[in-house]
Amino acid sequence: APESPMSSSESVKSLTELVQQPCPAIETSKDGKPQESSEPPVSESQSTTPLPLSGHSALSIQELVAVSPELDTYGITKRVKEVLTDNNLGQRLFGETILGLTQGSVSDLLARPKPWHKLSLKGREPFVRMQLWLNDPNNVEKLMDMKRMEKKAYMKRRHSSVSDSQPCEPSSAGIDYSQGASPQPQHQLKKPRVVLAPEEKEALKRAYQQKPYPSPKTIEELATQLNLKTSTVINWFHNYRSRIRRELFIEEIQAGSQSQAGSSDSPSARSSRAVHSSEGDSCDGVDTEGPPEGKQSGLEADEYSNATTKSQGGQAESAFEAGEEVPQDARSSEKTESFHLGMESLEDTDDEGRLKAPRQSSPPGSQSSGETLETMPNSATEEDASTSAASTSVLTGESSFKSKESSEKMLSVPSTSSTLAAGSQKANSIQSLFSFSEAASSKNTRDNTLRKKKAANLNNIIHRLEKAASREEPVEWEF
DNA sequence: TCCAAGTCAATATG
DNA sequence: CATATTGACTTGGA
Repeated sequence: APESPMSSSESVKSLTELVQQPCPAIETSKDGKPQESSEPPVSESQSTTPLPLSGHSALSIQELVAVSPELDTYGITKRVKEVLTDNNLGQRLFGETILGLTQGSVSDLLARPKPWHKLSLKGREPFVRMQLWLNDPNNVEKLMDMKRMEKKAYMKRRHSSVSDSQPCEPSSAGIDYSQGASPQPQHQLKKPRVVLAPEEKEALKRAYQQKPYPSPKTIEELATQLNLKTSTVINWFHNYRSRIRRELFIEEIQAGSQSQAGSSDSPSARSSRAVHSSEGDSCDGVDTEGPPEGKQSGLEADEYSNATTKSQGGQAESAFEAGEEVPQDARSSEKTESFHLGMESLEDTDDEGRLKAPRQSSPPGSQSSGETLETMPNSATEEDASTSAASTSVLTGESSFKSKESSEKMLSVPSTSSTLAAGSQKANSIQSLFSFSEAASSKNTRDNTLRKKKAANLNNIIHRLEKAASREEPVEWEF
């Protein structure tokens, strides 16, 4: 089924139904039950539009998306997760038959839904589909059927397999390379899939903190120093930026919806991602690197930020020493901005013993110089942010975070205001803006993580602002 | 061209 | 087995 078989049977319930989104009332929910928002009360009394025939007739999902009112993405994913788990339905099945997405994408979507107003038309599609599915009284049943069918087919296959053995790829002799431990037999045409070593990720993160938008030259340097392909570095930055951004959205949502309420656990806690670590500072004044992070979840981690938003002209940029092993360079005619990617000297400290560095890869050439790039213990990166208020000096572990609010405002501004709403409530975006700032007001939140992330993201924002500096839409961001 | 947003798909993890 | 993570690719906009 290369292409979406998409049922689409009743794709078009009365539009109204879709619209009947629970509207995330502020309801502070009472005790345990996490706000059960309206389960499909099936209020579709006179849902005319019988329209049993899927016959393209109605609107395509895309059209539905276009006229859809604001949906509570967080609430939707929450309910979907409940329904799926309650009925033992997997993401794969759900994704392939209902959303037309792969398992990984579904997982991601369910775990980190972006707020509606930050989604593009395309990005909203899955949510509209989910809402539609939730509204369908037979949703579970249908999926169950699919599951059964799939299993049946699977059984059949096995049965017929009778000794068939895999008639496909074997190709090269009956290589029974038993264990060789070398997953090499692959067609050399198959790309190995790059896997960045933890050290490499660390180095990249550090680079990001200094410059979220590295220049081509910087990228080249990083690639060289880390012994990675340029494209890999580029991709990494794209991905990292976008994922960091998403993390922020998540926290935005969570903070807004359930601003600390019933104390008692709250079932949804299981999805707690960003561990609210509690600043381990205390005595040691030295900010220094965070611990090698034993496991740390996800990407979030320590990010400080230092602007350095290319203030062009200024030649005071960070001219760090690159490790000694950076031979090249020096011929750079222009201002060379080399980085120094330090890595924790993993020596003392606890840290886990395993320090696997599958530095394999390395295409044909392969002269992987193992762990060459270690580092010299360089102190904290000095260099302060020259940009306006974004001066979060790493040195002063604290730094009054006044820039906070401004960053937040800016954050929500650049969004693409979905003006295509049919005319009904159009001010929704404003509402979200409010809730956001409100939630954020919980200053003193020792949530160091969040703070760092926001700080790190400032660069990102600044960059975009600068870019769009001059002519920008009517939006007026007042600082 | 660069960027962001969505995804895929391989592979980690549980 | 299922779910989570993540480098790379695809689209669409300037």
